[in-house]
Parts: sequence; structure tokens; C-alpha cells
Amino acid sequence: MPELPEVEVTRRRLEPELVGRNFTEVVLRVTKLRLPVPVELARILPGLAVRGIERRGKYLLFDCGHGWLLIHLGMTGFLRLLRSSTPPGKHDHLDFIFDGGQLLRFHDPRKFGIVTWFTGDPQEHPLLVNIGPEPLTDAFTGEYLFTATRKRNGALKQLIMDSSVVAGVGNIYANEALFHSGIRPDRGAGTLTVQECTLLASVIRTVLEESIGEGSTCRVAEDTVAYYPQNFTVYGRGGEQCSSCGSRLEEIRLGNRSTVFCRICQV
DNA sequence: AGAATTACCTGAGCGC
DNA sequence: TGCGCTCAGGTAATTC
Repeated sequence: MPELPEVEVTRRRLEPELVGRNFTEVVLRVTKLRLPVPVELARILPGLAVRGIERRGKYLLFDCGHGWLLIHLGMTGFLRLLRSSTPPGKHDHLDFIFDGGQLLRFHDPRKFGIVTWFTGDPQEHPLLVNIGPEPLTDAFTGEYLFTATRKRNGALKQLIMDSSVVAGVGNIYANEALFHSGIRPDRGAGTLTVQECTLLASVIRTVLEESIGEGSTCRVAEDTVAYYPQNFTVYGRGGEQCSSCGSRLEEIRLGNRSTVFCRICQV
């Protein structure tokens, strides 16, 4: 499940391989994703060069000069960089072929991903316009989080997973950040003190940065640009011992999402 | 306005 | 062996 760190690692791996390359061909095998993939991509992209690859939240933005190729990996999507002759397998929905012989392949069993094309200002795109501050920038501070939590009675975890509050934090890193902050996920967001908001904002940033660091250095198969971290402190560990106090980690559901925390260490 | 719920999709795991 | 069920979860749309 790609969250901000996985998308950022993907971006960093693709950037040196694809920036400056020209699209030569686009193959559309499956176009029914969360949004329909525009079939015009096959005639728009060939001849255009990748000028840069950016990220906003969990969205990848390929700057193509005349417009933008927008990719979201959804739940199960990933990108691979292959030689252009590699035959496709199951769920290999789209191929982007470049003049250097690279093949960027979009694979997504659950089809929750998005691949689309737009022109104009990315900040005004409907999918991007309501995304909150990037957690790795100075815009995301404890002060900001404190303001955002006022008069919010819902669970804190759901608030930090709300992309309009902060970009790119999904279920995994929400669980992790709350554990490392010592704050319960089911706390009413509005009950946080400014000190707790400052700590939480800082921990969210650290958790994401550490994961990006691991992803950037971990060894992966030659063709793989996806990166899925495996070891978490609480996520996926309901019933196991808390790494800090040894008590049994609690697993509950918040907003129909699996939520794991320690009743002793988190208040 | 904010909160809760639903839809989208497929593979894995489980009980029978 | 296989059927039916549940779960995984990002996000937008819908409803209250």
C-alpha cells in the first residue's frame, strides 16, 4: 500500500532514468481504473520529453512540457522499469516506452490507481487542489496542526489521514506516528494541546523521512522501483507485545480501518 | 461544516 | 476442490 514514502522513493528512482527521455509509445491494455485512462495518451505522449518528476501527496506528476501525466498507485499499484521487450504479465495494465529503451510499466491488481493527463496548473487540478500541506515542508507545523484540530471531535487518527489536513499520510504511517508520539488514535482531535500537536507534527515528519531513507538505500530487484517496507512498530502487530512496555498491542477499527496502539504507552 | 458511510476492485485466507 | 464470506485500504461522492 503505497503511502508518501513509497511514492517518493519511486519518484527518486525514476527521476535519473527518465528525465530528458522522450516517450516513443504508450500501450494501453486496461483503461478501466478508478478513473478511465484517457486513450488519447497513445497519441499525446510520443515525442514529448519528461522534463521532471514531481510528487504531491501520493500523486506522481510527470512534467511533459505541454501538460502533465498524473499517476496514483492506489492500494496495490506499482511501477517497474524494464527493457522494452519484456512481455506483460497479469495486471500489467499500461506501458510507457522511451527512446532509451526503457519501459515504465504500470501494474495494479485492484485497479484503485489513477493514470491521467491534464494541462494547466497542477495546483488547480481537481484531484490536487484540496490536498493539505506537504508534511516534509515547513508549511506543516505544530501550530498548523493545532489550528486544524480545533473544533474537530472525530478521532485524531482519521484527521491525520485526511489528505486535506496533511498530504500523504495513510493508515500505516498514521498508526506508526501516533505510537511514536504516545498519543492514542481514538483521542478526539480537538483535545490535543499545542505541545502534543508540535510533537505529533515532528514525529509524522520523522517517521516519513526515516521510511524514505530506508527505501532509498534498500536493495531491490533490478527492475523494481516500487518499495514496500516490511517492519513496523505497531502496524500489523495487533496482539503482539509492545516494543516499548511489553504489554499486548490493542487492535480496534476507526473509520473501518485497522488501528493498532498500546494502551499503556499512548494516552 | 464536519462526520459517517459507501463504492470502486481483486487476491488471500478461512470455514464448511 | 470449491464455494461464499470477510478483509485489505486510498479517495471521492454521498448522506446525515
